[in-house]
Amino acid sequence: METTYPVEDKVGSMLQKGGEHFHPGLSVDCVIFGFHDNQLKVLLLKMKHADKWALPGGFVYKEEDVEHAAVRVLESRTGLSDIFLRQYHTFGAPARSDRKLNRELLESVGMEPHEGHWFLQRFITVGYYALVDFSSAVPRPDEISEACAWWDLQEIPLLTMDHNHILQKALETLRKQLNDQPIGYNLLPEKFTMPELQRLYETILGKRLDRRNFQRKMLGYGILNRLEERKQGVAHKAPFLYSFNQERYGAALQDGLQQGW
Amino acid sequence: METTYPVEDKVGSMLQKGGEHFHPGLSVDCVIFGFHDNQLKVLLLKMKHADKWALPGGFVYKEEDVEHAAVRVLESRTGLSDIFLRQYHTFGAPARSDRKLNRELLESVGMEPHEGHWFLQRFITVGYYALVDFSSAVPRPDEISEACAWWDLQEIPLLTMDHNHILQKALETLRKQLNDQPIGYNLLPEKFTMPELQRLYETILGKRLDRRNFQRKMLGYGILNRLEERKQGVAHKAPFLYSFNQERYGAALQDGLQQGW
DNA sequence: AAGTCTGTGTGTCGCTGTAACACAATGTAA
DNA sequence: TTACATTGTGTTACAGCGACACACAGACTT
Repeated sequence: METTYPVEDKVGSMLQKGGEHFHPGLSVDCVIFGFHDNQLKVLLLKMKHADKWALPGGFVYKEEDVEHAAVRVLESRTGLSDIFLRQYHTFGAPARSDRKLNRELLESVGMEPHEGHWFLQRFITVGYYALVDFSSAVPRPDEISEACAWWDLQEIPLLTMDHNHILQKALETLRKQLNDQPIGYNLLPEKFTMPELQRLYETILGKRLDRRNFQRKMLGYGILNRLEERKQGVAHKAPFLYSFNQERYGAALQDGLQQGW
Repeated sequence: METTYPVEDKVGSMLQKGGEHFHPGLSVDCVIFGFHDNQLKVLLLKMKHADKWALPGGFVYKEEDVEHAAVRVLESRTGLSDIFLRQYHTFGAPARSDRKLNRELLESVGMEPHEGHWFLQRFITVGYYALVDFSSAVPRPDEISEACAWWDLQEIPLLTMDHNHILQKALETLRKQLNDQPIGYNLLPEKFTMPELQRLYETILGKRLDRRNFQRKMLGYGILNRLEERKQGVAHKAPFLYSFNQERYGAALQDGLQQGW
């Protein structure tokens, strides 16, 4: 975990008035991926009223597009707009809702949760994953959290409810879609080196790739611009910097790049 | 369209009591694929109170797993159990709900739809696609339909609401997952010939494949058992019959077969 | 009964993409 | 200046695939 920000408490009013404004029994959860220090990171929230971490999520307004709700979550947790976002699965098991936890949360903000309170019913959640540039994101907690931080994928703790499962499924989807989606473009900064791009692929796939074949294959796609500059201050031969050729990238993704690493 | 069955009208009670029993604002829709006469088919319902066809769908009980609701729909429309079923997308645009249509439906069964009636609110729907053996399925309409029939994929009419879109997305998903899912096993009968399997692939992919390369590739997977018998009564050399080796099939699908036709 | 027709089973050949590895180039540190 | 680590590029062997040739089997024609 890296950076955290405090935020004011508005949880009471949201939980109280939620029933009027939100689509009942529906939420969105976002698995926000970033890449830093050659590691794949996920943005998590530390809940105020339970000693557990959780995925960023939110509720859907009554006349709001579900995807728009995910965009709201994303923007408010990272400060970024125009984020790469994909819906990947909807989690609809009745047992996934933890009424006990939610009841405690209500009580902890001084509410007396009557039976049938909107927050105590069973929730279906729509899962989205997002790819963001780690260095431009500014993690920010929501109303019911005390911290918001990047976690290394290797060190994810036990999360609340079924959030470990939701995260796991997001990762599987990411791996499958690695060649169909502009993943590098969204997770890396404007300029990057070939080794950096390779680390990204290796981290997502969880296996090592041959340096030389990787380079050839990537360049073969014709979606990268080699820049004039080279990386500075490295204790060895300085690698070239590249940027994505967005036009060609988009065209190539029409068909999907190629398959099979 | 092929076979149709009538069914008794219980729509009134369902629409009346629905609010008590169902998870609010949530439905499932199923794109049920079958394969017959070298054509990919989809099971559609003719609505009673509108001159349009629709995808089979239903509502989710308050403590029911969403997937279970899809299974219910599937079983009651086809008479089959143990159906191959995959969730593929959740449709959450506010504009997708057609309040006007639903109001008319309520009025047509003699109900006076008050504002805020559960059936008039906005619905999110979870899309599933299913693969069934055409010859064993027995299409049966639901309470709000007067007919249930297989439609050729090439001849799909204008459907209600956003159902054309939902169907289109299912087809795209099916194409993408052709090599990751046991598609042949579910859409074909127990015994089948290589040309039949090839027609199935060609129909799903929407393009022709080379007969000889297809055969070699398929056999190369090692997931087919060549039977002793051959197809009878054909006006040319009789092709072998095959069955799926479920054990090997399952193992091969762990990694995904191969990619790219 | 022989020939024709249609569709199936198997083989071959060239191309492409991939994996595995060799070697030269470059910049920092000793 | 030398050693070292890492990058850029080349080579080679192999597997998979697309395109095609040819032989085979059953039914139909004449």
